Amino acid sequence: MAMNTRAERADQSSERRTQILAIAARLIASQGYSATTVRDIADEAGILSGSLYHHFSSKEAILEEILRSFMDGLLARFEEILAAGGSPRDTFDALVEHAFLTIEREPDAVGLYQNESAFLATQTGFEFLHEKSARIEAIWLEVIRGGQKSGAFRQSMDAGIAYRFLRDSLWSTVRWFRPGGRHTAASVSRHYLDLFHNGLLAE
Amino acid sequence: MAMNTRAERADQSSERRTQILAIAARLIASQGYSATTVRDIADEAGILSGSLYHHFSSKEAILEEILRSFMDGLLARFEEILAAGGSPRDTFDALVEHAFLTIEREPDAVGLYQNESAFLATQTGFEFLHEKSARIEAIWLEVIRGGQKSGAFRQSMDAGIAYRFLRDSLWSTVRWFRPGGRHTAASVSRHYLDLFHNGLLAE
Amino acid sequence: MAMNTRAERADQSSERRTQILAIAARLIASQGYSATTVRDIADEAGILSGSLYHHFSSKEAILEEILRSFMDGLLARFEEILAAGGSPRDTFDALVEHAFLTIEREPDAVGLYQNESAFLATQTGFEFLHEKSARIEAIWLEVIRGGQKSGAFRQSMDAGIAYRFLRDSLWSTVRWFRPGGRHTAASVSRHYLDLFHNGLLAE
Amino acid sequence: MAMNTRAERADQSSERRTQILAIAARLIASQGYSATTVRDIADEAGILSGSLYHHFSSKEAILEEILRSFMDGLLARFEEILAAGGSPRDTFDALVEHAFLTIEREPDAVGLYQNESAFLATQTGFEFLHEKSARIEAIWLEVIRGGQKSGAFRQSMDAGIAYRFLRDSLWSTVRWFRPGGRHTAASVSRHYLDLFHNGLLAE
DNA sequence: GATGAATGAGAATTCATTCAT
DNA sequence: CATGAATGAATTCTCATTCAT
Repeated sequence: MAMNTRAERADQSSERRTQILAIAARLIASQGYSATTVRDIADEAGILSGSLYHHFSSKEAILEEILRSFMDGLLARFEEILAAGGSPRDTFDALVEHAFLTIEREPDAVGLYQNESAFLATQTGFEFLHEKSARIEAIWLEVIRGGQKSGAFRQSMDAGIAYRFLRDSLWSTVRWFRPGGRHTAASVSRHYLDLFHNGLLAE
Repeated sequence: MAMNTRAERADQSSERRTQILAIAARLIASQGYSATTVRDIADEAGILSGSLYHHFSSKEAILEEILRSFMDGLLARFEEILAAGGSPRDTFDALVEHAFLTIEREPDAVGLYQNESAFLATQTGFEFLHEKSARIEAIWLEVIRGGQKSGAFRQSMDAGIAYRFLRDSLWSTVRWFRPGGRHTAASVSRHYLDLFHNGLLAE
Repeated sequence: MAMNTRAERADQSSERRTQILAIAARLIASQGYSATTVRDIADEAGILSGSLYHHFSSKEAILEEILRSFMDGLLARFEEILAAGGSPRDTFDALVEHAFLTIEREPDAVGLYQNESAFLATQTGFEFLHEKSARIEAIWLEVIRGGQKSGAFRQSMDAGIAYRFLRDSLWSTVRWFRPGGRHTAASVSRHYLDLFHNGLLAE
Repeated sequence: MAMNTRAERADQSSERRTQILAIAARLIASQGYSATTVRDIADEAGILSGSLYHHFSSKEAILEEILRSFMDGLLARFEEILAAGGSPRDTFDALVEHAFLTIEREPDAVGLYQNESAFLATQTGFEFLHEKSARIEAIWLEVIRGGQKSGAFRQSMDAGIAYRFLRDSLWSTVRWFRPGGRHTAASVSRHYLDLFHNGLLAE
């Protein structure tokens, strides 16, 4: 067996943290932050609740780390999609597809964000939620307005309302679209893009 | 000063209950059920937390009463709309309009339902959430499928997905559409009906 | 038996608080603040530790209340003695006598102050310790310097050092002079005044 | 690079121990024993808290070692001064001077002793505090009574009270007399000896 | 000698709930 | 109806200590 180098040990440590963060995300997503106790998390990690504090400074710090890394990852990918410079319509579709991919890959972080972010955004230490959300909103608005200018999207609609409509429709799917079920990110994407593009009415 | 008759006292009691339920709904909608303490509620009602138990048997009973009366009212109105026997398209629009009206009138109950119902539906004592939700889903599905049959709605779309899409889009607006702001139920209805009907794409 | 008036009830409540404060003062004086648990205090009060929080908002709040009322009472009496306008020598003796009387009456508060105040003065919420102490020091310095001017006290001594010397000598007696023992406030006063006045050397 | 011999390593160990003891003494003197955590000590020593246990068997063992070496050193010097066989007055002055020298050299040990010894004396493992203190008290009493017999000190005073008075006055100065400030051990000695000898009154 | 992960006991505090008055 | 005191269980967090590596 190979010796443990310092780097490998650091990795192990990081693995433990990552593992605990995943457990916490799952529990918090399904029960809510308040209703999830540190003991719940520790139990699932197979350690005593006090031992969690060897890895994290507080329950809140766990929540913050989950949300921060989720938001960072999401925003980074959104920026890449925007920077790719496709047409508004193509960029729009890519954003939607990436959102469903994110829900498929990180349903817990998405669910947790959906349930807790509105309240948390007002709490000290979570100001970053506001900042990142604002940037994400700006990206969507740029795409929507770009599409209205280019003639791809209807000019009669209010971009601000359309943004909220898209945001809520998309991310709310985390409540029922769970990986491993009947639907995949790709199939849900197709259905939702169709609804977003064309609406319900025939013709 | 005239003495309170028993009937008058019962009325006062009823008013007090209603008032406390409103306070509780507001707090639970904004902070979540777990994070809202009975003391929070009692403080806002101007009484001590123990005194709440003259009006309600438990914290959970308060939550149940809020949700039950909300669901009863909503479902009753939905049944009326369905029973009115309009075309699928007209019934659809009426359901959407009534949803926004409900959000305008009872934003706290709607918000509370959005945040807590998924988790609560699995708890004993809240089985009614499942029953009522199932009936509401059936109504929407009847309207959607009716519209597909009649040619009003596109037949290519999956009714189940469309239902979830509508449900989530609609009720999620409670997060940003607050009565007294820029938008009214009527104006949001118009925007959303347009998006639902026609989608985003031009032509 | 007399009916409980609202005032009497308030008194009862106040009695309970006072009783708990006395228990806390005794325990903290003998074990130190950190080493005294809220359970220690609650046990002696015959209630559960959580029930303490019905009367006080925190362990620290108990400490603060003890120290604040002690300091307020002491300073008020010192001001009275100063305001009485006696000669520096008479005022000096009266201050010393009152200090011993205070130790006799409130040994726990004095002991607690001796043990914890130096550290606490730097903590937020305990700034009042600095303020009150500064005023007490000013009173002693006024008396000492007044006595030097009037010729009652030796002019060769440093008033600042003399103040510290008196303060420490006086209040440190709380460590061994406990009411009910061989000595009374009056007898210790006499001995200490003799030592302060004349020192140890013969002639 | 030369290998460490066992002796050299033992020396290093001893230096490390001494360094840790100094850190612990400083922290315990300023915060109290209960309020000082082994992590506080380890942090300042630049190691992890668990690593302290390579040097000391427990937190209490650190405290004991600090106090024991302090008491041993102090008592040894007091015995020397007594054995020198000077007059009571000269011996008295030498004891006082040495006390201030000790405060100047080891303020942390003195402070720690002042704050914790009363409580610790009752704890198992710290019985030596009683023994050493008793011997120190005996030395002072011998000098005081010797001075009363020889006519150097006033016979009217109670030797027991005078002892406590001297002890408390002297050692309490550790609270304000810190090396490197306005005063040196020599200057404070002079002031205090003057106050002890002659008191405050003129003539 | 030191690390890093963990333990286990106990700390302060919170909170839904009860009940005599 | 409401108070005020209390309960009892649970919660977050701390901390001295252990131990394999």
